[in-house]
Amino acid sequence: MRSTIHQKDVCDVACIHPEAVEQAKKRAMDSLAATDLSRIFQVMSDPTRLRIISILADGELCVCDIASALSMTVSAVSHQLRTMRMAQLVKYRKEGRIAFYSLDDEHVLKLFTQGLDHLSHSQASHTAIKKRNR
Amino acid sequence: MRSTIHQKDVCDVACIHPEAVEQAKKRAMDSLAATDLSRIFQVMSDPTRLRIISILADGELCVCDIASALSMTVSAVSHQLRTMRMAQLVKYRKEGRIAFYSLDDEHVLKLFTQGLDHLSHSQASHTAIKKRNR
DNA sequence: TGAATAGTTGAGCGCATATTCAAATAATAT
DNA sequence: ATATTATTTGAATATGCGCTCAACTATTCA
Repeated sequence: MRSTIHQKDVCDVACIHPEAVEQAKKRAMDSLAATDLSRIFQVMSDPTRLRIISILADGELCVCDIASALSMTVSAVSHQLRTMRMAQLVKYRKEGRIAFYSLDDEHVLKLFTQGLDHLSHSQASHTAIKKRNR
Repeated sequence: MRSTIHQKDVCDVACIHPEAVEQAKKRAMDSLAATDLSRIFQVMSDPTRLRIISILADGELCVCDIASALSMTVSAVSHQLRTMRMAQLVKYRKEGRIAFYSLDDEHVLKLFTQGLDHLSHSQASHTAIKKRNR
């Protein structure tokens, strides 16, 4: 069969290059794994959470100090910290009624740094001529 | 002044440790930079886009082959590719009416891999006892 | 005990966004 | 020219989510 002849797969989706599709299917992440992975990036995809990471990089802080440093509501910060806690991005210890939050592991900072790397790269190539496909 | 005395900053947010807050403010990302960085993670935070990255890792594919491999609508895939194109995650070349998409640079794959690393780590520590702060 | 303080939590609002559907564009084939 | 094919695009719908507000818990202080 020629590769330009159209094929329908079980889910009724036409394709042009059946062999390429077959191989692509093999190496494709399954939806479950992709969803798991997406959650990690999802937690990192909020400006507030990134700013929290940036100020926790050097050590622990209590909730209202974080709120104060970011000029945000304690409630808003607490909601974010809960999200970050569940994603194991931060941990906390309690001292009386004060909760001191800190980063959970260095993996977080690695991702953070790698993200910044990508940022400087894409900005550099963006400020260059590279207008490309709009 | 004692550090347990509450202070209000310009934006009227109480804090407990004024010096810590002062330092935190200095090293905090500004909202603009945080938003820029968040966009990078944001693009990586969708299962469909991650699956597209996973099948483009080995080479280019046309739109309907991608759709076929993922059992998705061509339209849905095209929308995602547009998003990825604007974020400079993918590029494409046209051959007649067929558009072949490929990853734009290795930074994307680096982030992708780092994400997977983080995933295996946090899953490992999750399947361990580490129930921790819920 | 009662008041103040640090933090959490749930409901609700507004906004962003992934997918679907239908229509449009552009290239090829008849 | 007309039809078919590959892809794009805009509108509409549905879902998810960040922040606010108010209420609540827990700890400290008087």
